[in-house]
Amino acid sequence: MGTTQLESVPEPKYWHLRTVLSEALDSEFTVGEILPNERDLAARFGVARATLRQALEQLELEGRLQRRRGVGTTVAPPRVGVDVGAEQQAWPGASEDAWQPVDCAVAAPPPAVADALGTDRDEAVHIVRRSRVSHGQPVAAELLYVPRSSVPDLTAIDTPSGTARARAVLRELERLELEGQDRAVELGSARADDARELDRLPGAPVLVVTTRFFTRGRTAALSLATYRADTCRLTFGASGNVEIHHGPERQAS
Amino acid sequence: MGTTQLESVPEPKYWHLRTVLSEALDSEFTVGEILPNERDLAARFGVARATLRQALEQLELEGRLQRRRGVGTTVAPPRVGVDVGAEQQAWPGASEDAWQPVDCAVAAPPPAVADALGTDRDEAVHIVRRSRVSHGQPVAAELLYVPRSSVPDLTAIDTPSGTARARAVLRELERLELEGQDRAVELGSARADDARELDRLPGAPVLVVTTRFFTRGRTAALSLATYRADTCRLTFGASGNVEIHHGPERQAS
DNA sequence: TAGTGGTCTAGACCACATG
DNA sequence: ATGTGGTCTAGACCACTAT
Repeated sequence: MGTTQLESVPEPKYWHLRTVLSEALDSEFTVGEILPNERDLAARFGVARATLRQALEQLELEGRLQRRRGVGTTVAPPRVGVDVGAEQQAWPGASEDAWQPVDCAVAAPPPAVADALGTDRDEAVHIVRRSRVSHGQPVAAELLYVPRSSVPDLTAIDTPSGTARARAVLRELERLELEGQDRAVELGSARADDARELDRLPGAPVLVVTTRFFTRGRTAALSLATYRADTCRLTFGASGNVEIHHGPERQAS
Repeated sequence: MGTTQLESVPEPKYWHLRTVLSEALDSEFTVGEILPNERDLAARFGVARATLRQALEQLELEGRLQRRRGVGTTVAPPRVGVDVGAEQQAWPGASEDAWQPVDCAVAAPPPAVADALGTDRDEAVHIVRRSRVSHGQPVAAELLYVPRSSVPDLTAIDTPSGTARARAVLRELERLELEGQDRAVELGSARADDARELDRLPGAPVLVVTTRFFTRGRTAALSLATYRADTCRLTFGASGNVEIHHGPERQAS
């Protein structure tokens, strides 16, 4: 009879909760404001803490919230636009970009990387680590794999390892003629070391940018850059910052 | 010496489990093979089902597993490389690309979109929906926002709505001179409608590609494309398919 | 030490696909 | 009808940060 069709497909609680919280964030909170703790929030909405957490995880994934153990949950600022396309047709490190060399090792890369470079699987290559900072926060960690054959003049083993050698490898790389590059973006989860460097927990969602640098028909270097997916928006095409994506940005207080 | 490494901090169970399962996938399973069900797996590893699920979620996020309700968990094929960069400097729909028009509506866009387009917030625009299929699977859903001023010759309201009008809008768009474009990639979660179209559950991780098309100094159109993050690797720069990723963990220097 | 988010448990029931 | 993954609960304890 009066039985309205009622949700024949009931929305999961955590999803509804996500929507409610999302709207509350738009209308009743300001960036940086701290939310009530999870136990209180769960009680307020009449759900178990695990369910509440499922909703918070969604919002964190979307870059709306930031959670820190021992501190609390805060409203995240809009994602920072990180330019990835401007370096097009330029060697990494050219013209002093946002990357900062950390150190350099010589070791055999993972098999998949060796295959992409066209080196033997047990052939050691230079592995330059760099980190990228934006607005005072670390946003990306990179591993740059450079076959020894790409930087033949760097045979002097007396080059000190560490930051100095990292810079030396980058300098040598710039002397080559860059013929083109190749880029891919995919979702991944931060390994333990990347997570530490990005100030996140292991398994945190990251955007992995794979770049191959070509010269004389071969792959001269390969970069694996790991960006924080929660705080970053990767921008191509020089133009700066557009604020797309969900909507109202009211301020209250 | 401050050898910082101290194993007094135990690795979370789910993270260790993720590693163990990941290695098992590499060595003992083939693509498409079905895993034991979650209850059995949890029992086998001596953990609660929720913990086991946390590990599986990680692996699914990384594109290693595919889980389907009522069916089971299978080993996922490598991510498909979806070309996003080839359309560079081309209007959407030009030269019959992989996109397929679905329908078209005329309505006011979300405020953020209106701002990016430079239209009034309550001004109706054409909203073309398209979907993209690759290897027989839906990989992306797109909303293309086109201000009426960009396609002035399309004033005839008698244009049938639906697929036909979608094609008409795209056709008109191609007549404009494209001056440039602008692209950004970020992580998001699928809204209910996108999720349905992508054959996923609400909240599934997606890569959102925002593209602005410029002509005569203004934004002529804006595309919001939602790609399945679990199955897709977005490729720029024409070159085809490289298989990088997930090898064994690296060794620190 | 107190309070936060992170991990983990052992259940229960639901929605969906398949035979 | 059975078996699968998806959701949800009500606890417990741990790791971390601040005071």
